[in-house]
Amino acid sequence: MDSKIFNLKSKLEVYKAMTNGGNFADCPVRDVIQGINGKWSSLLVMALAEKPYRFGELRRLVPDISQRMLTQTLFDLQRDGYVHREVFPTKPPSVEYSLTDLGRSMFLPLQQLVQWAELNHDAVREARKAFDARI
Amino acid sequence: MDSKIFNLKSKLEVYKAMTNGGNFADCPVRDVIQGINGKWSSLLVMALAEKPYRFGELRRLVPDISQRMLTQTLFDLQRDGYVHREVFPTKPPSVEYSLTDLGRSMFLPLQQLVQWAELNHDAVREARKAFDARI
DNA sequence: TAGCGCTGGTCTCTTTTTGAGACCATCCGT
DNA sequence: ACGGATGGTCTCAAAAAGAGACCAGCGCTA
Repeated sequence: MDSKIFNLKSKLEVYKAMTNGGNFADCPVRDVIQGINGKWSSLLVMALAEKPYRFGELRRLVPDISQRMLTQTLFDLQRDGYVHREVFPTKPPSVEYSLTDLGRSMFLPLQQLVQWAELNHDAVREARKAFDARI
Repeated sequence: MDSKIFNLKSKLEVYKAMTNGGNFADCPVRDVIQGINGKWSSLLVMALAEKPYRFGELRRLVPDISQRMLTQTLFDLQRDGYVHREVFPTKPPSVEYSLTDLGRSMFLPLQQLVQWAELNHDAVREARKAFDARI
């Protein structure tokens, strides 16, 4: 019925989806978008899309994330079903994080957003420079 | 060279784009993603994709945004070149917000993310319920 | 056997971001 | 003269994020 790429909805339909047809208090789509909207969520998903990583590896891979936010973002991603967390009984115990099927299914749309950003970041920087000059 | 939908990059390439090949301090892609990652940014872009709106219309359209955040989010979107702001010399003056070409070009990738969210929000809610039950 | 580093975290404190709501000047219609 | 509509700004409280200390358990090595 819905192939992933073609058969796209109209602008109005998409907006309705994001507003739950007017019921703002409980809109599942915005709720889900919020979850992957966090500062670190998408970055970690993209990292784990390549291969599973351990906690310390992720910390070294993304040096500007605090340990606190890494813990919490991974926890949230796990709660939403995007990430699987497995503890191995080594000494000291090591913990491996990997994407679930649900998490993997997010890769494609996320990738398109990243590619858009890659194609357009020059335009954005130009716009900012021009805007700041007028202020 | 890069058609929008096909010819996608590998997972590793996408991750490299998000990390600027290791230079985390100044990664344009993450910078741009951050900009549209805000709590209200994508929602407003999707609303304006349908048609231009005035400030008050947007406020009524998205009742759970505070006036302060509406002002600020629109300001940021304008600064990044996604939104055009035009003041009409009516009394009192009215202000119309519309998407620029750059803003419109964001619609497609954003739409795919929204559709993904629409298709998968059930799975996410299930995952959360299951996870919370174990805690 | 005393220190040291590695594992994956938690706890506390400070700074930043967001939200709620009052306030504002101006004009219009009545 | 007054209420409503325009698009904001200002202040203060709450929530989220960042920085960095701390922790237990084990292995290694001096």
